[in-house]
Amino acid sequence: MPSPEGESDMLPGLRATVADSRAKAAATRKRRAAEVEAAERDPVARVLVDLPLAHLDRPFDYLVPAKDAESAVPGVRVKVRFAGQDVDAYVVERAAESDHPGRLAPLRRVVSPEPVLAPEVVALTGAVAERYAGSRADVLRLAVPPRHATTEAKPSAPAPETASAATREAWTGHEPAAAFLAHLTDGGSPRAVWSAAPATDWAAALAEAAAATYASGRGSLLVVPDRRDVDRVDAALTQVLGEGHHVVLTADAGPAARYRDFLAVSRGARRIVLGTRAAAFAPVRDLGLVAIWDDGDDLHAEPRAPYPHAREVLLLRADLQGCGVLVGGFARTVEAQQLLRTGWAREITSPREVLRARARVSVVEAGEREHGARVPRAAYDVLRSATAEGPVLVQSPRAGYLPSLACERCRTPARCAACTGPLQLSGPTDPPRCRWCGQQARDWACGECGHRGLRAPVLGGARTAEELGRSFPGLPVLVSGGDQVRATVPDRPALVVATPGAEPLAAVGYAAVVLLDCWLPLARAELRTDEEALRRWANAAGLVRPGGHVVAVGPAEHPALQALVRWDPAGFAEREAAQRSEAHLPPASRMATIIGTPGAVDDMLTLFSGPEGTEVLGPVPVGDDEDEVRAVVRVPRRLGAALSGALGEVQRLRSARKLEAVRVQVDPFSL
DNA sequence: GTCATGTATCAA
DNA sequence: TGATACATGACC
Repeated sequence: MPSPEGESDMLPGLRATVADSRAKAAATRKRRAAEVEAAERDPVARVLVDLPLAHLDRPFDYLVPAKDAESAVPGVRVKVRFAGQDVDAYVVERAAESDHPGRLAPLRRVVSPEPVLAPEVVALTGAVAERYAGSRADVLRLAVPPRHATTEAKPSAPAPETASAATREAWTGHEPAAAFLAHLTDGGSPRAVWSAAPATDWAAALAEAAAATYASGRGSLLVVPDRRDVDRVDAALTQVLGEGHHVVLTADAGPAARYRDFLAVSRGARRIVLGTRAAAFAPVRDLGLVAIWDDGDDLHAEPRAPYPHAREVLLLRADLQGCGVLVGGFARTVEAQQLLRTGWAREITSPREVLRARARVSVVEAGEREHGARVPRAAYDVLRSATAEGPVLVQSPRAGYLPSLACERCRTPARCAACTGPLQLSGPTDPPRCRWCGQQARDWACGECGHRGLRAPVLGGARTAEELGRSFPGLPVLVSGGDQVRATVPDRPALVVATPGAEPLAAVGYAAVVLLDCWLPLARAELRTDEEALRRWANAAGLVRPGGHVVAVGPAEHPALQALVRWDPAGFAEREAAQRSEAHLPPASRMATIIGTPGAVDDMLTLFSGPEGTEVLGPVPVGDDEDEVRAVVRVPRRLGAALSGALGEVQRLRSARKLEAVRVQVDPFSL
């Protein structure tokens, strides 16, 4: 029991030792501080340290040495001594005084005078970290590319003085697109959710929106799912504005090129940025518009902690910076629909007559086929007549996309008699088993037609191409998918067989688009199954030329196919939104998953106190791994920020106590 | 993460 | 009692 007098009951020798070491430490600090002459003006630098610890996720104050007075400006990289080690940090602010009661350590070194962390990006990364219950250091690593010294030494070439006049041809048929663009040109910040009509050159439309914003003297940020889309919009921007006004930011560029292009943006030499998800953090000067294309594509979800989604990053940014917003796609996500439901954004869409003129969409039941062929009669007829006019796109779901079985005759997915789970083959000789309950299905009979034969339903693109090639002798068959993705196909009669997402672009659009095996993507038992299926079909159908045919082969009465036939992504999203709302699923609710060892997750849940009304589901084991469990926490949407806050709080607490880490994922893309 | 400090535990 | 392990909290 320590006495109230503190050290008084220590041995005299020990007391001396303690006093001695304290004096020494103080002397060392004094000597260090004395060595450094502080900057005269604003001698305090507020810095963010690059440490992975959640509880250190706040600014720390350091003394600016006089020699760094001019270079240690907000945004520059510095080295600081932190708890005995040299760590990387960013200066975020200079100040005259510090709130820190102790003595300030000096900055060790200004790594470079280049300010790479703009104030608005400081704010954005903070908001993203908060929203995703992650650490700002993690977000900063996504936002600022690694330094490349040689590149930094070179100046960024300025953009040409003048740009070509903005056009708005690609927006024809969309309402109220003209008003939206005019508003951007006038310096306004309109927010829109845009459903593109089939045969729309969406890449050109994005470029025109950027050009309209540019005309007001402001910059734009365009985020697309992948490299192919980047190339498309890249070409469109050059077409609309000419060379040298925009820059492309993608992860696949090398370190030097990536840093060079980043600097061109951060220095203000380029104010139009196009890129994939990480570009959402780009420090565009005078940001007037953020745009995202096909926000339902899972490539927009960052796979690294804290797993931010590009759409959410852009929306947070729009809130912080008050810029315009464009969320576009052929399909529409429930999240985008939510922006309309709440009145936050306006809708841009096409009148019925435009849609009718753009594409004739029909659906054919898979049963209406001949000789067990994969393509029913009606679809063949469309193929035959369209191939006389130009290329025809055939979308064929990827082999291995779903390892489940279907009825050999009518192709209804085979379901377990006990629990209605999907049946799958586990080995070449074993009887099929249920994927959910594991029960063997020896005497299976189709619930629809009574047939007893089963088949592995998926033909790869290659098999489809082979089958179709035989039916259309003499016609070139081009295949795109897997690691052989074609960007474009020439405007000549041909069959173009592609897996979803790998559809090439045809110069003037496809004469027809045929979607095979549409029941297949609908047979998955996941959160966004229908939405994802419709998105993939719509993206293929969108490639049709004006007036072309779209034929889907599948269950005609299914709501997703109905939405395709009526080209009604809005109605579909609205219906999905209502269903999700009923089932308390996002975006009606804010959800988060907590994954880790059973002990760590239990512990996390004990420490966690969410807002009033928080539901905790699980934890349940994840996959086959017995060492990992997952818990789901859920609150009504309006409490989303509180949930994120509470999760972040526990993460900080656990990090400070050095407890075993758990993975927290807010709004996970899939469950 | 490192470092310093405080508290618990145990053999001698 | 002293040596040691372990927990806790600060870190500018």
